[in-house]
Amino acid sequence: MKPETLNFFERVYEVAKKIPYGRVTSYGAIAVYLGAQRGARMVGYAMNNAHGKDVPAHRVVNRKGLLTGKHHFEGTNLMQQLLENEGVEVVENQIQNFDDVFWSPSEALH
DNA sequence: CATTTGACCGTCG
DNA sequence: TCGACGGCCAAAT
Repeated sequence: MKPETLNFFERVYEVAKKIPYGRVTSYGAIAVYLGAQRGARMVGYAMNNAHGKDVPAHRVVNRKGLLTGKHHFEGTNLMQQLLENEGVEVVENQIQNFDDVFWSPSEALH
């Protein structure tokens, strides 16, 4: 791994790790917190590298609350199972009561 | 060094 | 209200 990656990826990991239990956030929210409002895709890209780390990527979804990245997990419904295990209601890869379980890093971490 | 891709988001039709 | 297109930034090939 290149140490240069620590700049952007590390930031995403730090925020993702700070996501409270039973809460989820969106790529865009993290991107905004990092100052890259237009770089939401980079957050997702960073998550791809988050494999093997203690980053709860299953708590990170798109702004629609849709589990777009479930395909990147080991199983097909692993991501959904993890969320449901934390008390998050998920139906058809869609998080229910998304605004209720939504966790904004900008508000929580300022 | 240039091109493609990517776990997205916002706007326009 | 829903579907399609472009934009943005960075890493990989």
